[in-house]
Amino acid sequence: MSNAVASCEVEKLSEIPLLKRLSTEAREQLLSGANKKTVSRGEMIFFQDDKADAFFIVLEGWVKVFRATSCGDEAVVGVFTRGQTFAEGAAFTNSNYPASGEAVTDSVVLCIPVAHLSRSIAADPNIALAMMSSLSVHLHQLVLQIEGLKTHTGAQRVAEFLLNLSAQPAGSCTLVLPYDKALIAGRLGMKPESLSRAFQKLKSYGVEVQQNRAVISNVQILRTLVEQERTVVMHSARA
Amino acid sequence: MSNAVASCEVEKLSEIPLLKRLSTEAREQLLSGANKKTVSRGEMIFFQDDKADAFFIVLEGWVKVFRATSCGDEAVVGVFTRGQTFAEGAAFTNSNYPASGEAVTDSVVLCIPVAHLSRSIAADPNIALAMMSSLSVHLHQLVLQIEGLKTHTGAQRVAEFLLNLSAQPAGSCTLVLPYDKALIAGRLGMKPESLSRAFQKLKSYGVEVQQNRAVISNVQILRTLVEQERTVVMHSARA
DNA sequence: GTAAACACTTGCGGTAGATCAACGTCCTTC
DNA sequence: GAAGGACGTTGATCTACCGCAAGTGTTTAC
Repeated sequence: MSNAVASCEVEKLSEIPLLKRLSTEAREQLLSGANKKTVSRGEMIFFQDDKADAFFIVLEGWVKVFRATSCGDEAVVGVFTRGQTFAEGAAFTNSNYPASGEAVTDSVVLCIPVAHLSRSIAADPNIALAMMSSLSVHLHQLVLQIEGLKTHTGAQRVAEFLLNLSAQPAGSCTLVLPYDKALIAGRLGMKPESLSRAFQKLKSYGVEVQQNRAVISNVQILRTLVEQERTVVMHSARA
Repeated sequence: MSNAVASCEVEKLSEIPLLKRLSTEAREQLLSGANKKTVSRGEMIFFQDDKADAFFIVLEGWVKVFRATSCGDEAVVGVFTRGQTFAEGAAFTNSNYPASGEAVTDSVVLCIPVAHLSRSIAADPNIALAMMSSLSVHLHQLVLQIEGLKTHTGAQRVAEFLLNLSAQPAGSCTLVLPYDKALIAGRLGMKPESLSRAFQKLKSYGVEVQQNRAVISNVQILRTLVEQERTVVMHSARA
């Protein structure tokens, strides 16, 4: 299901990071060629190895981007929600998508064709600067993800994930896991069983998980776990 | 040690991917604000958390980009050589470098200040397109790296690394390891000891390593290893 | 020439995490 | 209400990989 963006909506979209720094004219220019797509949970948005002819902005819901290997194994590269862009990288390679995109909840995404993007940049080069900023953010996130995979244990990565969700400097907090545990596991580079066991370990750091609710009794205690080096963790996290 | 780029050199630099698609004028504009830096093996080029005020192009030698954790552990994010750009991502975030850069051999790098880049883009928006393309390539490489870490064993990642070096569809070949084994290990997310053992396993796939020379007796055999799924490898690679 | 430093390998023991299977708890569906 | 499925947990077992330590061969320093 596809639709043009109603002009009355353009203003609301100015909250989106990619569009925030643009002038009203540039924003309207870019959005004039965009399609709104409504996708159901489980529906594919684009396929790995297909010609990359568009990039996307999530308006509603959650989307995962992943690479599938020849034999069914998959590596989650990113999970995106409201206001975030994805697949912008592919839009400039003039080649194929390096990964696939799938809605993990019923979602609404804005689809911006590459051809239109090129026209928009020609019309207003500031759009290029906004895109670069957005690309840089993703680059940075991937760098962090690689660091995490290489130097943190599973439990540490889960702790990091929870801390990012809480976005709170200290004290206790309750938060809702944004998507199901199998996807969280994938996002963090582990199996669901390992995630479950990681949650067990986090109990001794004051984390209680029930269904999709997590309660952190003290954010700072949890942060000490993340900041410990790997070897220390191996010896202390026996609880 | 820093120097302006001699105008006679500008033309030679047109081989570099980032600059290849630019007009002569744009290339000269961009390079007019660049400094050539000569750095010795082990010398730092930029530091994690420092203000990101420049990005770089390698003219000669090898450079590694890595993140250091609080306790000396490090994660190699990329290793770059002649013609490749690095730290361009940081140039658009208007913040700090997310990683550090260090010369792993005596090297020459071109340093392009962010302020100058902004001016150049204003003068010729095509420069922005070239930068985006370059960012996208790095994004793609990081995606591949994450996939590798999540779904491949150490031996598979080593095989992949060798195959990339050979860039040959079939048959046998001899190649020279471009930098020392400790760095290769870091680049592939493993310890030097594990790399050494991975090379042992690859012997049964026709790979012989002596010092910094590797001989692959049949590229296709090695490729079958990379393409096997993880579980299959676990049972077959007992040799 | 000797020693010290370095790069790499090998053996051993240990841990994190994967796999496979069983089981419990919610759902939906008829 | 029974049957089935999606989701998650738990247990047992096994493998990949790490950390340490000892050993080799090569390069560098004096």
